[in-house]
Amino acid sequence: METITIMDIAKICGVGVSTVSRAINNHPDINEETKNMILKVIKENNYIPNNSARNLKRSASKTIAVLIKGISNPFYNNMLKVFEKEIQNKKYSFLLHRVEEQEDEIDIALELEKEKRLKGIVFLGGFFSHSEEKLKQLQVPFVLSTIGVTEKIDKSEYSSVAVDDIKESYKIVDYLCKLGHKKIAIITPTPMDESIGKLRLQGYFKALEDNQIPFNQNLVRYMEENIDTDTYSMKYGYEVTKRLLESGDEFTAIYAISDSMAVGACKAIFEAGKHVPNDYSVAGFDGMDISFYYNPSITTIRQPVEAMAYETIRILFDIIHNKNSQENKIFPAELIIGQSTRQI
Amino acid sequence: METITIMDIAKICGVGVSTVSRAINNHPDINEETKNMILKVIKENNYIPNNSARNLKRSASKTIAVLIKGISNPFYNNMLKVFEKEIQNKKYSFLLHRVEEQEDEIDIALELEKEKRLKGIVFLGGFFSHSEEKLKQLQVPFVLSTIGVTEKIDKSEYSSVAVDDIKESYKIVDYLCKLGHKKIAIITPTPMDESIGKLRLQGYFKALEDNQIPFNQNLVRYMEENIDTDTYSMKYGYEVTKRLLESGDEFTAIYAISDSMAVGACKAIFEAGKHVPNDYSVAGFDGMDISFYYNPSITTIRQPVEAMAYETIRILFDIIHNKNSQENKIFPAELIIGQSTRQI
DNA sequence: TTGTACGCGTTATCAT
DNA sequence: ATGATAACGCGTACAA
Repeated sequence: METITIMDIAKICGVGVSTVSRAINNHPDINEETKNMILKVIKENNYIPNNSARNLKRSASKTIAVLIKGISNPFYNNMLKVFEKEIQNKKYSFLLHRVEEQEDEIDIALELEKEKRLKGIVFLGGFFSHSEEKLKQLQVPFVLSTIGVTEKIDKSEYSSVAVDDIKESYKIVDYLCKLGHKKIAIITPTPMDESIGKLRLQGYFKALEDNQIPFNQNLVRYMEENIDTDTYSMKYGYEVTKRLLESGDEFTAIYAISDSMAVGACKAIFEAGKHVPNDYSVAGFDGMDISFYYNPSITTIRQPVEAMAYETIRILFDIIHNKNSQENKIFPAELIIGQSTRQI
Repeated sequence: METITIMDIAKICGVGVSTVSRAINNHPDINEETKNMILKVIKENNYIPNNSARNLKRSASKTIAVLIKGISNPFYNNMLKVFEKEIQNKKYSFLLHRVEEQEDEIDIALELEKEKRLKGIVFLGGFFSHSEEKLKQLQVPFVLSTIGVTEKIDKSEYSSVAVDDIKESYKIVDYLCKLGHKKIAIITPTPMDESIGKLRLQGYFKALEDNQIPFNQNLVRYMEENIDTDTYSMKYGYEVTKRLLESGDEFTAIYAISDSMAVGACKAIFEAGKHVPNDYSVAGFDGMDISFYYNPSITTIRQPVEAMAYETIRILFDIIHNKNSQENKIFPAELIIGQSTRQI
């Protein structure tokens, strides 16, 4: 079956292509009757406008793209919902695009910008390590949302919304210290990982230092083999904790830098016939649903995801409407005390 | 800044546009030197080809689209990974497109088919209630993966990969019955939900019947108010279970039709000061990670997600290569016995 | 090996 | 209100 175009419809209707185009796009300058007639013919013939042609021709479109890095993380789900709602509220359309782990998000953004005539971009998650120069190629307003950024880039060159990972990480480790824990293991991604993992690890170091707890390299734990396990997954936390328990290295608390990993850690502890928190305290990070629903509930740092999402959109549209230039917003996160930690 | 096109590059390089095009697309008929020269100029000028124009011009592209319905469900993550890997293995490119809950996936597919010159489509998740006629509009091969389908559509009209939701649901409820449970509550989406929920509910009915257990309407539980809670979420399971416990209706087991809901159910039980499984047994469905990592681990039905994903791609490419026509594959799922259920 | 010119399907401008 | 036609940016016959 031949692909049917706007010209075919025009021919069938006995009108010009422009009239058909007007019918499709709700243009004012068109007779109601002819419009309905055309729309009917379109329905009957299952005609579907080609978006490539439309995008090519259109000089601008009201669409915001959200680029999300990596396989979808439940952490982002609530944010995406807000993005979607807010963007639609503003009568813009919302385009979600996943960018693969090894892809360069800026390149993708550059492509999309031309292809879809974007009005704005939200970069969601992951870690940003691009040159300023590259960032400047972006012609449209954009906001980095919950993204770690290398220090090298001048803050005035971009807008961002995030929590202070170092500080919040410090907060929860400090809490563990104040509970009397002195042997606190941390579960973290591999050292190669130049990501938020690095920032949270820094917070851990600093908290130990301020509490005069000597640092023990054996308690910084990550997985060296078996790279096919997702870094922030339950399985990762489980496997690492299992090895930790078997290693015989002494510890009284585990700080996993994500809630999922904390869940895995708990499971490994249970399987070893131990109890949380009586034998070991466990803390996580992010404040995802599971930290509340797990048994025991998990002490964690809750990121105000919805608020951050709203703010991301607000900033983006402020830039689009020229109300504002770059803005960098840091949200405070909240220490949620669950049943998984105890005083010792 | 003006958007730079292939003609600008050609002009700068002092060559024709076709030569530039050849350089971009790795065409054989081009001198290595000129090619490198052109590529260098492209880099320097940050030229990025416009995909809309490319798609418009191209008669075909080697790309497979995966359309996923609803906000991303962790259930699909593992499948997506397989899709991505397999599609890339075949030297095709992989396009993930999320379709909103209220959007019509066929319409989206039809659009994408023209826009991106797709070679194949995978529909992932949700429920399919389109007319055969509409399905036939799809010009490219497609496979429905883990999707419930209304009975009305002739199986020979489409390909699919799924588990038998009724049968598997029956299996786990039957297991509960065999453990001696006679008062089994089920947590399910609202009755309006014409989705897999309906199928799993049918399995529940049938299992009760076959075990001569009188059906008690009060034990079919769902949330009427508070529609903003996601149907398959932990919160949904939690809230429904809380009301169930407060209602005073007697039961000894809860069957939640998703693992997430089962987790929420457990939490509600713990908060009521009760124990799982000593006071109440809890069962889930899907076999997601959390069912293993939860405490207690949750009895569930594990869908062989990876295998199903591989099979989806296999079938799709068989159709693309004309090796095969439509194929409907049902995978068996496995009853995983966890710590959340017990004999009574 | 390289360049010219046409067409992909649509929207927008300009007449009518 | 409607129709003809020129872009939009690119790939590719075809000619050179």
